[in-house]
Amino acid sequence: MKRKITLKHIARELGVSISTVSKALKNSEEIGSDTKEKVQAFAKLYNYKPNNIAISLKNKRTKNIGVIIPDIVHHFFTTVFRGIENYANAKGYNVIVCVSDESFDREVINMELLANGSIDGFIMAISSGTQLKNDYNHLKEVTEQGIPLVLFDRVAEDIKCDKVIINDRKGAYNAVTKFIKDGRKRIALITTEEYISVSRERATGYRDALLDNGMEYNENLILKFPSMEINEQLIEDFFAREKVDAVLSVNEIFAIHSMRYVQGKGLKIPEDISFIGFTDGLLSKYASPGLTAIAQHGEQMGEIAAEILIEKVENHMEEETYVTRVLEPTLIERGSTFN
Amino acid sequence: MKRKITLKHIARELGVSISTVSKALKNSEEIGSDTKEKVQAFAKLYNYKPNNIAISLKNKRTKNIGVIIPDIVHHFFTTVFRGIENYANAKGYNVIVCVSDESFDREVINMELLANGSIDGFIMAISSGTQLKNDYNHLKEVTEQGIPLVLFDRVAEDIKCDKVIINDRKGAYNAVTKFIKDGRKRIALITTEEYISVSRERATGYRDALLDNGMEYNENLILKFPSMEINEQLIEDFFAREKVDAVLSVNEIFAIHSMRYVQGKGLKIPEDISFIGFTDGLLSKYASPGLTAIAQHGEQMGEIAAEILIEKVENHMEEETYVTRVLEPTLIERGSTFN
DNA sequence: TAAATTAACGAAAACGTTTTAGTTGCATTT
DNA sequence: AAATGCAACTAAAACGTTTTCGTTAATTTA
Repeated sequence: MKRKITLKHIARELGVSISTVSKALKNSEEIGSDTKEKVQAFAKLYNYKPNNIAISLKNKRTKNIGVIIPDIVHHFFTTVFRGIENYANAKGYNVIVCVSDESFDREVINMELLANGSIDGFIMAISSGTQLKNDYNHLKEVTEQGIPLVLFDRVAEDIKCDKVIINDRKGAYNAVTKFIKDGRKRIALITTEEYISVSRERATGYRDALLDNGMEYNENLILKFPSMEINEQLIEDFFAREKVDAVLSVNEIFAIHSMRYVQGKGLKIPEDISFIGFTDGLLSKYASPGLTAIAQHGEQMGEIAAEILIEKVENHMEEETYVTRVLEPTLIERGSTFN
Repeated sequence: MKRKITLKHIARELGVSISTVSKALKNSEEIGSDTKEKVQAFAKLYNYKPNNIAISLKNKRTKNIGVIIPDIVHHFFTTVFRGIENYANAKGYNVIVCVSDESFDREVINMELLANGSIDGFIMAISSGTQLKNDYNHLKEVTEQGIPLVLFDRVAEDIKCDKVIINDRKGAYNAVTKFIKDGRKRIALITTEEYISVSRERATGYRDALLDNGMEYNENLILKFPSMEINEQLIEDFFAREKVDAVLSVNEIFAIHSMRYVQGKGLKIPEDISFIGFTDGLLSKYASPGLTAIAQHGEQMGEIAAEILIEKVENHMEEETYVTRVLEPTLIERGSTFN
C-alpha cells in the first residue's frame, strides 16, 4: 500500500523547502528551471496529487455543490440531477446529493450538515413536508450565511434566492386548451393537495383554461390525492361518480393508473377518454397508448440551476440580485390524445 | 450576512485560549464548570458549528463516500443509490455522486478527482466503457492507496475488493425454467454484448436452463443489441426471422419495446408469447400487461454495499479480506406470463 | 515548611496547502 | 569598493480544528 505523498515528503526528499516545491509544481517564475524540473519529475514519478481537503480549507472553497431533492427514485429529479451533474462536472465541481425523502426534518438535518463547510452552494427542490409546514428558516439561515442557494421546481415565494421553474400554469393551460379544441366536454384534473407549489400552479392553469374558453369550472371534476401514494379506491370512486372524457394529471403515475382503470372498464383511449400527464418520463413513453405529456425539461433545468449557482459562487458579488428563470413546457403528443 | 463563527472568535471574545474553547465545547473534564458554561452559552448564542473541512483535514476522514454509477436516470441505479444514501446518512456520512455516463474516461477522471482526499471510500458499478476496454488500473490505484472500494452489480473478477451482486445466472435460469414449465418451446434471449458482466451471467443462466431441461440451445434465438440504445429495426428483423413463444430480456426497455412490437403484430401476451424482464422497475409494473420481472433488490444491494464500506472505513483493519455478497433474485409474476 | 499533588488553563504542533514577506549569495552598477 | 539589483530560494502565517504537553497557582500531604 503506497500512501499518498505530500509536499512535505517531496521537500524533505529533495532537500528544498515546502514553498519551493509548491511553487515549482505551479511552474512559478521564482524557481530556477533545474529545480523545477527536478521537483516536477519527482512529483510525477510518485504520482503526487494535491490534497483537496487542504486546498478547500485554505481557499474556503470546496468545489462541491450540495443537491437536496425529495426523492431520487423519480424520473424528473434524476433528470434534473443529470443536468446539474453535467454542468458542475464540466466546471470542476462535485455534487453531494442528499435525499430529504419529502420530510422536513431530513431536509433540515441534511442542510445543516452540508452548510458547515462541505459545500459552496445549494441546489434544491423543497420537500412536500416542508411545503406543508411552510417553515423555511433553514433556507433563510443558509442564505444569511452567504451560501448561494438555487431552488428548482418546488420553490417558495418568500425565499430570496435564485429559482428555476417551468411555467406549470401554462403547461396545464395548454393541455386543457387542447382538450377543449378536441371537443372534450368534461375535463378532469387529478392532482395532489395544494400545498405543493407546482400542483397549485397547475390547478390554476386548469381552471383558467376552462373559464377562458367559456366552460364551467366544476370542482367535482377534480380528484385530489392526499399523498403521493396511489390509492386505487379513490380512482374507482371518482370514475364511478363522474362522467369524464378527458383527464389532466399532475404526474405520470396517477395518469397511468387511471388509464389502466378506464381501459379495464372497456373504455377506448383516446376515442372515449383522453389523457395528458405532467412529466415526460419513461412511463409516458412506454404506456399503451403512449401518454401525451407535458415535458418539464428537467435536464435543462438542472443545467441552468448549476450555471446560476456556480456563477454566484465564483463571482461573489455582494449585490443581492436574484433571478427566476421560467422555462416553457412542451406538449409531447402521443396516442392518449387525438393528433 | 452573519459570517460563520470559529473557535478563534469565541476564544478572543471570551478572553480564553482556543484550546479551552475546544475542550469546553466537548465538555472536557479539564475545564472548570463556569468556563464551560460561559463558552457553551456563547457558542449556542452565535450558533457555532465546527467546520467540517478543518475536521476532515485533522482526522484524515471526510465522512463522505463516493458513488460512481454509469447513469443516474436509470431505475435500478437510483434504487441502489437510495439504499446507499439511507444507510450512509444514518451513519453520518454524505454521498458524493459522479456519473460515468458509461464512459471509461469519465470514470477515471471522476475517481481520480475524488480519490485526492474528498472521500473515505468508493461504491461503484463499472461503466460499460470500462468493461469493454477491460482496463481496471484506476480501480487498482485506488485500492493500492488504501481507499476501500465496494463494487456492485457490474463487477470485475480480477479486482481485489468487496462486491455485492445478485445471482444473475440464477435469475435467468429460473425465468427460463418457468417458461419451460409453462410449455414454451422457442425461448428467446434479448441481451447486450457479452462484455457487460451481468449480461454474460444471464446468458449463461439462459443456456444452462435450456440444456438442463433437455432443450436445444439455439444461438439464432438470441438477439444482441450492440449498445444500450434501442434499435427498432433489429427487433423487427428478429421477430420476422424467428418464431418465438417466450422472451427473456436483460432489461425492461428491450422487453417493453418487444412487447409493443409483437402486440402491434396482433399477438396476444401471454397466450401467444410470454415475456420476462430483468430489473423490476416502473415500466414492468405499469406495462400492459404487467411485465413479469426478475427483481434485483437494488435498495438492499445499496444498503449492504454501504454497510460493508463503512465497516471497512471505520475499522481500518490491515488484513486484506474481501467478501462477495450474492443476493438472490426474485421473480415477480405479472400478466406477461401464465400464472 | 517544603514537597507533592491537582485543577484549570494555554502554547504549540499537526493535518496539507498557498502566499506573503523576507533572506540569502552573487552579479552588476556607479 | 560600496551600493544596488536580482535570481533563487526559505520562513512563517494562515485556513479551523484537535490534542499533547506544558505551566501556572492553589491545595494537599508528609
